[in-house]
Amino acid sequence: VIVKDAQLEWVRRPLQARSQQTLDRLLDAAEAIIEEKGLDGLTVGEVTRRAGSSVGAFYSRFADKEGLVRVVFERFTDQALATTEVVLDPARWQGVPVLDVLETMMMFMLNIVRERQGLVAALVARSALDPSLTALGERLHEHICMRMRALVIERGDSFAHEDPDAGMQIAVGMVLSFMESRAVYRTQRLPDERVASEVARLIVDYLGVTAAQDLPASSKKTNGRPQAPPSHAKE
Amino acid sequence: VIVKDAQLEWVRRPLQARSQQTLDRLLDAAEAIIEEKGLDGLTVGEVTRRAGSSVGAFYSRFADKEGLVRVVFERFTDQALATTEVVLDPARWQGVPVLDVLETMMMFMLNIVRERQGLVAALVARSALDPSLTALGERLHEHICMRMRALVIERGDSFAHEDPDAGMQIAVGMVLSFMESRAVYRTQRLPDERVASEVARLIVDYLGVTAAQDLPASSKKTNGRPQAPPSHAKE
DNA sequence: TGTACATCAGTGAACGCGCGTTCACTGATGTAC
DNA sequence: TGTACATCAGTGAACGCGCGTTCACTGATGTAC
Repeated sequence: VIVKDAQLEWVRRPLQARSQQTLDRLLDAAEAIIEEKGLDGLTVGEVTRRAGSSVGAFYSRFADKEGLVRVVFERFTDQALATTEVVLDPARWQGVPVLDVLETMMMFMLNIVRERQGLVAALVARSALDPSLTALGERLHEHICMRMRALVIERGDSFAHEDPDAGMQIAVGMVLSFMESRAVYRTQRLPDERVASEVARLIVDYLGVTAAQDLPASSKKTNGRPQAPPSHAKE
Repeated sequence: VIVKDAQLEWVRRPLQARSQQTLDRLLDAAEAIIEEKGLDGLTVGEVTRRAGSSVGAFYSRFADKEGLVRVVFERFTDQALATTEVVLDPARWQGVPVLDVLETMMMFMLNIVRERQGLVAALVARSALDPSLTALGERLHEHICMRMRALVIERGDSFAHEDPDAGMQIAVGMVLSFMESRAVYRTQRLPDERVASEVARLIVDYLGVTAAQDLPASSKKTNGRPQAPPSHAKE
């Protein structure tokens, strides 16, 4: 019997290579089904059928269906977090204007959200009713805030916003929720590239990020559009 | 038999006052249940029980359970749209700085979202799988864009953003999705008032809204914090 | 290296509960003459 | 004003399907000696 407790695991960890593979196949199958038909279309029967497994094997691994959903979501946010770690590494961005860094990051996020629309939408939907799931999103949120702050500071750039932490919370919160909404409402009136550059601009303007190394060469144009001076830049 | 067709109604409209009242009670009950337990907790049995009605009465009104959900959501967005109409009426805002108008509007939206967390979250969740529902959100989105543009123009203010329509689409999209996310993730690290003022500031900065009548009296302070000059304001 | 045993891993038929939907029926309201 | 009839509105027991979960069982892998 698998003990279900907030403190413990949602899945009994496999001990043999064989069962690890079975577990992976179950998770992949579940993710694919969620992507196609949403959480409502997810049945234990179809998961095991697609994974080439059986119901019994499923229940010797998971306490119940909820455990499966849980682990699928955890796996996804773990991946997202790890990738963020890499993308926002200051070492990658030596000498690149902040606006471009943000634009790249936006494109990156937009791609993830496009590839895994269904999963993101399902996670959002489930989070509304299951408060313990919101922790996953919050972890990502805080992580991005932290990384963004570190990135700007390590580059020697500065914020003009008088409360950068609060400002970043707002900005990151808006960006993340905007990404989620693009997963939910698939109609995309503006192309990803355009959205990425506009959102990057919006953040720079709002937080008033001033690039230290850009100050001398102020006539640099990054994307064919005159680069606006950051607001709040009074000093 | 109630014909289900995208072109036709989802509910057989009542002909007598008695059945209109029953219909209202059914919709109210359904909304309350969605608010409490989400769409998964919504059963025809409980709806009719709470409404003091019966299953048979329910099915003589709606083609099926989906029809009920549909009508509940339509009723909600209709209300939201009507209220937006009133709030964004330029006549209300003679001589008030744009920043304050936006801040008030944000507080207003935050209140709606707080009162009807469950319903908003359920609508978002369902929209992810049912494309025909996204039309409801889009209608609201476009309406707000239109009203905001009209508001700024009728007041004689101007945008510095070189493509105000696209900019407004982005800004309104971000604001709406941010509101939705506050409905979904109920943890609110920043108080509503703070969020409202920051978001208002973000929009003004990004779109570069310049208030015509504010130009002479530039030392005006609206909320105890020095009002930043709008970005992109080069002219 | 071989044998015995414990535990891990997997199988799929069967169970049973919940919930959407149907249906035969009763009562209320409107309308024609 | 009264009567007959059609339609609207409502009732709740019964049906049946889908799906989560259980369980008795077989096979695979590791370990002790």
